[in-house]
Amino acid sequence: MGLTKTEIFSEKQNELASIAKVLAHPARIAILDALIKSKQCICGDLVTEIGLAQATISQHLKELKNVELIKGTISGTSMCYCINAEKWNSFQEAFRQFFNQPIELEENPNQNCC
Amino acid sequence: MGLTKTEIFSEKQNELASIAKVLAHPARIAILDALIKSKQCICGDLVTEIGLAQATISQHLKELKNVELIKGTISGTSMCYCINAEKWNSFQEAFRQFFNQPIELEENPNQNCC
DNA sequence: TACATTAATCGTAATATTGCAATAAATAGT
DNA sequence: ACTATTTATTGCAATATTACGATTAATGTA
Repeated sequence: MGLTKTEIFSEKQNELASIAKVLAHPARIAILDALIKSKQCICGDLVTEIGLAQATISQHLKELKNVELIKGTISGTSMCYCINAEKWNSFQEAFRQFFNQPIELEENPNQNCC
Repeated sequence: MGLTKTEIFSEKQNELASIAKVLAHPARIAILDALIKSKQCICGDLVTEIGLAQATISQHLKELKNVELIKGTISGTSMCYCINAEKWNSFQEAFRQFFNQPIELEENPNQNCC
C-alpha cells in the first residue's frame, strides 16, 4: 500500500517520526550545516555550496520550511534563510526526551536473551 | 530519479541522515517504545501490541536490526528482541552533537532578515 | 513423525521521495 | 518597458518505502 497508518500510533510517536523524517536526508542536513556555519543567513549560495540542482535545493528548503525548522525572508531579489531557533530547540528536546528514557533491562535469570 | 546522491555529502551528514531515517516511521518508534516499556525483551507480542500485520512488523524489526539499534535472539520457537544500549547511546550522541551546535546569529545591522 | 506456533521472506500493489529540466514569477537595474 | 537575476513551481522519470497475503523455515510438542 505504501501509506503509513498514522491513526494507530500515538501523537508523540507520529510527531517524533515526522521530525526524524525531515532530518532523514543528507541534503537537508547539509543545508542546515551550511546555515549554521555561515552564522548569518545565506541565500542562494546553497546551490553552489551543495552540488544539487536549484530545483532540488528549493524542494528541500520547502520541506525544512514546512516544519518551520528554517525561516525565509525576501531580501531583494534573493531569499535569505536561517535557522528558526525555537523549532530547533523543540526538536532537540524531542530527541533528548526520547533518548533519555531508561533502557536498562532488569536482571532476569529466566530470560537468557540479551 | 529517486536516488539520493550520497557521494556529494560528508560521511557525518550521510550518517546522521541514515540514523534519522530509521526513526522516521511511527511504527519503528512504537516498537522501540514497546521494547523500552516492557523493560525486558518482548517477542511476538509486538504484532498484537501495535496494530500491523506480522509481515510488516517483521520488516520494521529488520530495519532496526540492520542499524543494530535492537538485538534479537532466538528463544525457543519465538524471537526475543531488546534495545542495543551501545547503539542507542551512539545515536543519542549523534543527535546531541548535531543539535548542540551554536545556532545564534551574529548581530548584523546590514542584514534585516531573520 | 505429524502438527502447531512463531518469525522471516517473497511477491505484489500503492504511495512517497528524490532529482532535474523547463517554465513561471518576482524583483532590481538600465 | 526591457533585461538579468534569483527562486518557486510544474511535470516527469526513477527509485524507495510501506503494507500485507501467502509461503517458507525452524522449533517445540503431542
